[in-house]
Amino acid sequence: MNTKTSYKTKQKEILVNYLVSKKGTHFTAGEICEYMKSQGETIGQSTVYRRLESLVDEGILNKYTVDGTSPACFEYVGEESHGEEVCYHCKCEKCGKLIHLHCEEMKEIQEHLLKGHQFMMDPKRTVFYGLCEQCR
Amino acid sequence: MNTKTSYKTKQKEILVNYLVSKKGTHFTAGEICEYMKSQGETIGQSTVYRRLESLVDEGILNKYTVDGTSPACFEYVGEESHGEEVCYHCKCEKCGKLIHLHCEEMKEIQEHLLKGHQFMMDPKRTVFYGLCEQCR
DNA sequence: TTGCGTGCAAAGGTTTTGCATGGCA
DNA sequence: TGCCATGCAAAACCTTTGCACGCAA
Repeated sequence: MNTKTSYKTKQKEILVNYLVSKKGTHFTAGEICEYMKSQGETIGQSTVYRRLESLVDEGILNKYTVDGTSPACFEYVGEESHGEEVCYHCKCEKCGKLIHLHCEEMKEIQEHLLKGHQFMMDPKRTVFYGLCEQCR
Repeated sequence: MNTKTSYKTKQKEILVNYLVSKKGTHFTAGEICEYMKSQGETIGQSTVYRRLESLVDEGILNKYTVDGTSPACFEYVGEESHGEEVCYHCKCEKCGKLIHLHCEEMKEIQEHLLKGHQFMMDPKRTVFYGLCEQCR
């Protein structure tokens, strides 16, 4: 639906390479900027934000609003994870740990929200807040 | 556990009165400040934030991080609502609407998270992101 | 009188934006 | 050459903080 013309630039490449290397973990925009600077890479802050945003739109990246005041959290998921391998996130409010969940049962809640409340929940965007095992 | 000595002030009264009048809906700190100003009430911005924070701590108010960039959302629940009357929230990513949900079935997901994943989800803090009926 | 509460203004931190320049196709 | 992408700096925004004064108990 969106036949965007886009150029291949050095900055995009650098960024995506980094993101891929961090697959399975999460990171903030600030961390990326810091890392880039430490590596002597030339990629400006606004470019990082702009690229991140479009990658989120493309579904290659997930963005989590972990907290109102702290920076947004991103996670590389790649293009292949379409539909299958849904991933949920739980954030411990005490220790700050972000837990990844791969769970079939969670899909039920999605269905219930859809059928019972006409709301299509997006697991990529939703974070469950609460307390982890250690912090309870 | 916290025998705080606290004074009763005019500002607290004004604020709580307003919050009570908004019971059942949600509001941001900014909206409160704006309303107060329009009413000619004397209550400073920092006071609003500070009172809001302590009310959240007391459990009288719920705070939702609806989005990373937009302001935090508050909801008056009062002291009596302990345990019963759990309330869930869905945020439409397209139109921005925040939907309140009072649903028993949603508790199941909480139980599953607790028993299956040792994670105690807090519905007061969790917001489900997705698309509402109109925006789908 | 004691010390919590308040207000103002400034700082803090993240994210967005305007505008001129750079570089892909 | 046309147009998207980038960088810099500044702006925008929400929220927090420092400090002196006010006011409840």
